[in-house]
Amino acid sequence: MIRVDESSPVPIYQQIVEEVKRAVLTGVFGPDQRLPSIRELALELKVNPNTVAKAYQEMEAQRVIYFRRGQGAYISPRSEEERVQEAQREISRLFRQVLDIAHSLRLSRTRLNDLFRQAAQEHPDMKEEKP
Amino acid sequence: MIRVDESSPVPIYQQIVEEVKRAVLTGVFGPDQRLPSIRELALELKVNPNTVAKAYQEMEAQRVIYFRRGQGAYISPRSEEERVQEAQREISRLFRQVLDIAHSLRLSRTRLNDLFRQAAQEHPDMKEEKP
DNA sequence: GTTAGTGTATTAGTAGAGTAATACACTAAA
DNA sequence: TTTAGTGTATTACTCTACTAATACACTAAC
Repeated sequence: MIRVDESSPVPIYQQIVEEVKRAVLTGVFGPDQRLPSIRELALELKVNPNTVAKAYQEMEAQRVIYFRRGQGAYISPRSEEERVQEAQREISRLFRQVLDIAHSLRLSRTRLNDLFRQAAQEHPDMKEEKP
Repeated sequence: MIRVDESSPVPIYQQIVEEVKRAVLTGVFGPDQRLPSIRELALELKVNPNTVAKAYQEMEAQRVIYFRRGQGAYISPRSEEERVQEAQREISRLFRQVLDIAHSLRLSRTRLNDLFRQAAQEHPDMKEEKP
């Protein structure tokens, strides 16, 4: 079930992309599972088919889904390894941002480690901390 | 000296804001130092005064600069403490993003620490690492 | 008070992103 | 071959962000 907030400033097609990707991450959509067709989803969301098509094309470009000609769109069976590698690239990118900021203000590496520990402590799903 | 890339997709007024903030961080602009007036900078950049005004208003809102009526714009003498606190808030935000991703893929805290260490090793200005 | 410098308000033009209306082209299955 | 389902191309409308042209209002210094 894909939902969309019409009043949000976030474009509809992007909302669709995010919803599907989240569903894949959380396991709601499994590998090779069929998605609603462009027309079906457009009807359901009361939106133009081209808007859904744009979302699907975006996801195909990101290899989140693939098309079978004449049939529909399906969840890409990406390996766990691929997903983990991508996540690690994103995480490294965020860490680099952190290090840039830290450097410009001359924060110590120790202080950074403290901040990271604290964020992990406060994170709802990462409370487990080795003593 | 403030520069702007006319051909960039990044709005001119944002480029100005970023340039000034960077100059403040790196110490090129010191506390209570006078900035070029809106008109001066507009002439220099060959841009409309309103564009520069928008950048200056943005920076005033962020308390990066302040105005003296009839005189011009000046760098806010923010305390080192304020700047550090802001940076730490930003860093915490980035860390939370990291933790969200890590959680969705069930990456271990240990793996995260490794990635952080690695990013720090590869960072041009953060090579110092305690053994 | 005049002047030369500040920032600001009003209005308009431009470009791009997003969405829709509509018609088209292809495929699978009967 | 027909049919009912796929995705796609074309075109146009709307909305917003950005920038500019121009005129205004205020302040400091003389």
